[in-house]
Amino acid sequence: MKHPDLSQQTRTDAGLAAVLRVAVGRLARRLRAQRSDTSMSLGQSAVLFTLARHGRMTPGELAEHEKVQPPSMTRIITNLEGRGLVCKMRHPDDRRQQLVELTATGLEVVQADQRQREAWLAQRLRELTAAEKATLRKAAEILERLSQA
Amino acid sequence: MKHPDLSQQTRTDAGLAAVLRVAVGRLARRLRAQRSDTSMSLGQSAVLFTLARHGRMTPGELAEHEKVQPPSMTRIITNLEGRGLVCKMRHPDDRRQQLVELTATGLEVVQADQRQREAWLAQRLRELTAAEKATLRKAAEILERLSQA
DNA sequence: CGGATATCGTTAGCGAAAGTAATGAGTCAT
DNA sequence: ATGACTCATTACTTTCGCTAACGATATCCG
Repeated sequence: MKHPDLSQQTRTDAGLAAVLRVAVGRLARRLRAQRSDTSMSLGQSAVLFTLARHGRMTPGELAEHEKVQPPSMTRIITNLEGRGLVCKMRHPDDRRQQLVELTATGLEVVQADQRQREAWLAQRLRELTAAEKATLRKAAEILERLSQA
Repeated sequence: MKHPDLSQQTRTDAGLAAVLRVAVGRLARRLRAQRSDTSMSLGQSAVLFTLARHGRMTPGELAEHEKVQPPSMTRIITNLEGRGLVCKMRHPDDRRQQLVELTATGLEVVQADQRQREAWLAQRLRELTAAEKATLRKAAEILERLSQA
């Protein structure tokens, strides 16, 4: 198996898993290296994105959703709060918990992200065929589900 | 746009880019967190995987392929060499260059990876429909191409 | 030829980001 | 009401990427 064909590899679940893991890791590194706006990390903008989609969430929920440990999420939130992109409030029923919500500024930043931050990836996408983009659309949804499973 | 539909998001290239970026980042974190064998990082096993697919490569080629800078690849190779998974030899024609190749042990490790290290992801894949897996197969190839672009 | 320039890998040093362990505040059950 | 549990945070460590600078080799050109 010195130079196996990629399509051979992906015929088994294990082979597909191997290829997918490498591809996802490599693209993640590439995306990190590629971002033009160095002011925000991938994790930070992912949190803004999630908040825009789901509304108020507790730090713990965010940590679980983004697959990081709570201290990492604390750090991300602290940073975002320092920029005025999110705000925290006490949970009405349980005062141990906090609720994190986008500020108006944060919402603007998310929307600006939608237009600008994905520039590199969006450009690459533009070079794909409609069928390939359709594949990625479906794949994105499946990948979301995988990381939650 | 407080709780926008995912399918809405992905209708534009920018929206798809946003969703894809978040999904890829999250799955990468999940995969890192999930690895049962803590002895090797994602990057390290990706290099073994690449060497298994392509045979001998120079550090520079590996760095470019994995989308890291040469010094990072030097570190990965040094670590793998320390475990006896790869070996280096002088390039026959250009003595500035090195050639990195899997050892027999390294090949075994790659094959064990194929069977074991992807266990978590492979299990998740098993829960998908054949159509979904077909989508991921195609997507994996596209993602590979994206990270090379 | 022979010296300037370019290339390849490595070393050194730094910074970003994630993890673990320990702490403090708040809740809940007995 | 006290003891166990949960949530968030703080403190510390580890991992992993980068840039800059260096030594060895190769290539180009006068």
